[in-house]
Amino acid sequence: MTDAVPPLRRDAERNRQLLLRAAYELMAVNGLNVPYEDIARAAGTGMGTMYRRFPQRQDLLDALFSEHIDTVIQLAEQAAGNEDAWAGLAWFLERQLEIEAQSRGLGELLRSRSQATALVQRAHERMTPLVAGLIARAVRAGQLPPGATPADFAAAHVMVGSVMDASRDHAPRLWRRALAVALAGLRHADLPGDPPDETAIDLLYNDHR
Amino acid sequence: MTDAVPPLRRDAERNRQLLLRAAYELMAVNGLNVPYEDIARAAGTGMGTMYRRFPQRQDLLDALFSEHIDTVIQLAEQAAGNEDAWAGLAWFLERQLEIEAQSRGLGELLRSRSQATALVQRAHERMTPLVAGLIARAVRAGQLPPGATPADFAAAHVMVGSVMDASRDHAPRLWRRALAVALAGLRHADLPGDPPDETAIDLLYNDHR
DNA sequence: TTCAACTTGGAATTCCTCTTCCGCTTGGCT
DNA sequence: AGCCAAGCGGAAGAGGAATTCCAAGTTGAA
Repeated sequence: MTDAVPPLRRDAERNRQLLLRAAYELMAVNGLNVPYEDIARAAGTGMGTMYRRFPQRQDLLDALFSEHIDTVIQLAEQAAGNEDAWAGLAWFLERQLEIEAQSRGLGELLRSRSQATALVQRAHERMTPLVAGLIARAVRAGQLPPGATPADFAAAHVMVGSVMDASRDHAPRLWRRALAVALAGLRHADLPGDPPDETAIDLLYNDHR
Repeated sequence: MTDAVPPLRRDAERNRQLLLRAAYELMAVNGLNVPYEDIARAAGTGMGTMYRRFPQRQDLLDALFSEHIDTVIQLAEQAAGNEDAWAGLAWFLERQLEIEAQSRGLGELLRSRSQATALVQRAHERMTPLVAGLIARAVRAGQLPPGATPADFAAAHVMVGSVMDASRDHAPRLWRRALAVALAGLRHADLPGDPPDETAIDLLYNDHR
């Protein structure tokens, strides 16, 4: 049961590409919440076109970022195959953040500043078990403190991301220091309190604000 | 040259207090950007009252939070007197975050999510030299890696704060794990890249969007 | 008690962005 | 060439918050 989507007319397809390009560039600089009007203007089309092609902002985000998100999922899979669990975790976090460094919008999406699309939702569902496996292995190997959970890893991600967002315009490499701090901290911290349960992850990745 | 502010009429003063109380409570839960109308409604006054008393949101923030900010400055001074530099730093960061945990709005203010008031500006100017001194001492004592700077400390603050904001509603203690990670990370990280200069601090504390 | 100055509540206005709508244009097919 | 569904641009309407304004109500000094 294919959905048999009729292909777009040539002019419509051209405009769609113009809109996607404009949206990508604006979102890379300004984040996901660029006004539709700005995108339309940058693309040289009218608002009508914008809305006909992407009635929901989600539709736009999906079209823009789904391949990047697939890439991140593949990173997680690759990391999960690493024999050295800690090395896999560190590598995965660094790669993911490097991707986010390319685009503010993508970073916001992956850390879901209030834009948890179904796309990202599913990505997290795929990646969390992989990360959880790595963490369990790393704990067993003594590479991480007992009690470390996927939520702590997610927290590290959010933490470095917040520095990236704050410094992106003027010190685009500063986040690497934050990453070094977060990674070293995960290894050496004495984690207080009860280990957070699985729901803590969703919480970190959803709707800050 | 005193400014000889004429005292408010009794009803005006009463309403001022009602507004401050309402604003404090709303901002504790929802952050600094609560609509003026919500505050006025919660206080049981009209918008006119709100605007006559606090024409700029800054005026309101100053009245609400200046004493908290003074408290934080005193924490910094006290920490600077600690003979063990690292202990002073860790203690200061934890205390400051505990205060921020009381109120989302105060946290946003101290980490200046785009609300860098003159008040906070001055507080940072007072605290940064104190923190810088502690860090220099800690580095000399081998408690922090060489190259650690106040900006790295500020980054740790922002990092933990981001976790606090994300988890405040549902896991109000989770930030302590993030703090443990950040502190352990500062001590053990191998900080890459050139040490950030002083301007990096302002950058971290200003206008994350 | 009186009254000028100060306050007040909330309606009106402004500003922005989102979203819809519609008369005109264009691509693709016959 | 001619048709017309698909597509187009941008004006108009809707919604939410910021800010202004003013007729009516209070306060407190004389």
